[in-house]
Amino acid sequence: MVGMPSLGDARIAAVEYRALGPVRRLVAPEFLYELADRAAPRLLGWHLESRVDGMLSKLALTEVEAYRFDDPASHSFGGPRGRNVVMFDRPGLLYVYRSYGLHWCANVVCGKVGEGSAILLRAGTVIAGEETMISRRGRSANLTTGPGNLCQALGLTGLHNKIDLFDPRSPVRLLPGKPPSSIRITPRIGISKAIDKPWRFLAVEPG
DNA sequence: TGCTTGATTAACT
DNA sequence: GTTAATCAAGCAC
Repeated sequence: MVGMPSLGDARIAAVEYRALGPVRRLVAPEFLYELADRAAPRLLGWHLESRVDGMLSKLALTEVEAYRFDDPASHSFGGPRGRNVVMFDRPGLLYVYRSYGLHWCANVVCGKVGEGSAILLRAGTVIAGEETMISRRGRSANLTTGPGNLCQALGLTGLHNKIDLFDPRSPVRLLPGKPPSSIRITPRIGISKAIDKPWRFLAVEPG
């Protein structure tokens, strides 16, 4: 336990508005308009729901990492180009990229438009669709721990890059959940630059 | 066009 | 602990 940021209340800040058409949609909660290191701990406990391939699978986020535009470890460092352009788009979009040529990794874009900030989703606890996840993973161990495993369990691939996680019509959505009792903060995993930044956040439950 | 690196994982010893 | 799997992005030439 390194520390525990003040999370404030658990108010769900999703703001509803009417689009020009008949479809009502949600925009990202207010905290996602902050830079990743501030927004990331607030994302713990939120539910990530996938209806990819018509099968429901859902988890509660328990581990995330923050990546910022001014952070040499971030894909957005150096400005928008190539695969990272979605990081500079509006908060609440999903950024999915291929890691090590093998795995898919999912991020939630945060910060203001053009800021290039995102939150890497590293782990969660299963809420629904465990059988679906086991089927996709081909095993029951480490179902949703590790960013690659998490994506595989939910069926997320590059096809889902730039999906709006707050559009009710999206196959992948973020839904409010229960904030953790406390949060453990550590340096990030698997990076070689800016390794001192304490931008990895883990949900800690008593017991 | 070709080489190097990498926000990883799992199966090894 | 060590290593293989495997490929897109980024960069040098």
